[in-house]
Amino acid sequence: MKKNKIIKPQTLKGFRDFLPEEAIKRQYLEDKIRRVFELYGYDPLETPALEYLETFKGQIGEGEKLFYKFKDQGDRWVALRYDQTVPVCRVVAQYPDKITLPFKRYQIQLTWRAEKPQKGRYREFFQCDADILGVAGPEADAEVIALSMDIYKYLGFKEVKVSINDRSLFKDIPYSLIVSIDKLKKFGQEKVIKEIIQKGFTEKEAKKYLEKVISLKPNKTLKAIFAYLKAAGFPDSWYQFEPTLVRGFSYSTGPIWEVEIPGFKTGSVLGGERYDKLVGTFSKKDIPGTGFGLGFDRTLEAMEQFGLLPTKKTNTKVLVSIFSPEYFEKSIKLTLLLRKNKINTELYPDPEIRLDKQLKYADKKNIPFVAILGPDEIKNETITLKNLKTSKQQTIFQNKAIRKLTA
RNA sequence: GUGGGUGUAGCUCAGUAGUUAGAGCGCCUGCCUGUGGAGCAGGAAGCCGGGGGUGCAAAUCCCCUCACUCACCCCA
Repeated sequence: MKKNKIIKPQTLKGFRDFLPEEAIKRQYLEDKIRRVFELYGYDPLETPALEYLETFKGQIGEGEKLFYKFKDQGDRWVALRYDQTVPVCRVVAQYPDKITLPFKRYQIQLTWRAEKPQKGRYREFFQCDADILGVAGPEADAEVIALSMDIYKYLGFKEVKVSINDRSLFKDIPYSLIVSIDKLKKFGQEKVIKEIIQKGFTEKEAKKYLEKVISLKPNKTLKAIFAYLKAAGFPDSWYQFEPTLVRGFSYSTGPIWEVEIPGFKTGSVLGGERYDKLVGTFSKKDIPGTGFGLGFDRTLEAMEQFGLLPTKKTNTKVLVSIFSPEYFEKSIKLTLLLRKNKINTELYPDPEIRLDKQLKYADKKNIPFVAILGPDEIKNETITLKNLKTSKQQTIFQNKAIRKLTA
């Protein structure tokens, strides 16, 4: 038969499919992160993929040209979720009767940005946020910074490096310079001075501002944060004051921090800041907030690099093969029994396929065990359990097989 | 938004104007009528990204276009 037209199978630029082997890794990481969030007493929050465009507009600053925005069928301007900080602020302003402050929530959802994709950067990506709203003091910042470090500790990294600064130290420095200063570590003084001059400052002014930034000292807020981290038992080498860290978000108002993993080159894996005025854009009342966004994909890449991810291709433990159509029913019965014992069990879905093909299938899928039920086994009320890794097999009673598979 | 690279089999790629376009891996069949991986034998699979131009002749040269990708900007 001839088909007229084949639709080209393709994904949009910057959007990805995750085949089982990769999806298993992603879910492993997501479960771990969720676990640490809950360990710290944070509850989940979910918000819609689409928001009114005006919810995001004017909040982000620099990045707004990257909104995925369009008119919906009702002629409303809408935007895909660009981050998770703005939505949580909207939620806190929208449900004052239902939300008890301080509000500690985590959020693991997709976000979309219409950037040109490249390595480690996509148009659709997972972000894992944790925030505290309703606490103005540095203890809240310290807690989410501690959480930032504990996640990576729990994931198995031997060491992280957190750079911490405070935006309020930059009161006397024009915003346009802040963006340039952020590049100091990457490009060095000379280039940054050049860039500042291009923005209309004299060389003298540029040098003056740079010196000022480099000689900044931790303020009271930062000292309180460092005291908290010390008390919480984190090694000194894991965190440090970094006067040149600024971050580009226009809503930053206080402490800011970034987490890097020594040896991982793609860049920072987590970034956080305080945003005391953001809820106020949705409400007459200002509610302070602080928290971070964890880059899921970068964290995953780092874990891959350090060998911290599971490598299995399937979650299935055993394939129940079918000896021939007349024994199909026996195989069904065995499958049910194994599943009842909480063993992930696949029954081969075609009774006509020869046994060698079924074994080949299990091998390709990396299923660790195959159960074989032929005339001999049925006569003796046993099953043959083959371990595909060791290639050894045993003909044993069912309950012994269950014990082996549960072990 | 700016700049570079690449588009040939399902995948990774070779092939710079001259018969019918190749390799490795993967896939299918058999050797093997109660057993996967290895080996051997065979097989299927390509409008050489698309359009136009030059030539007797184009996967190969020229122009346009599209797609993907990397870097910059910015970010996670």
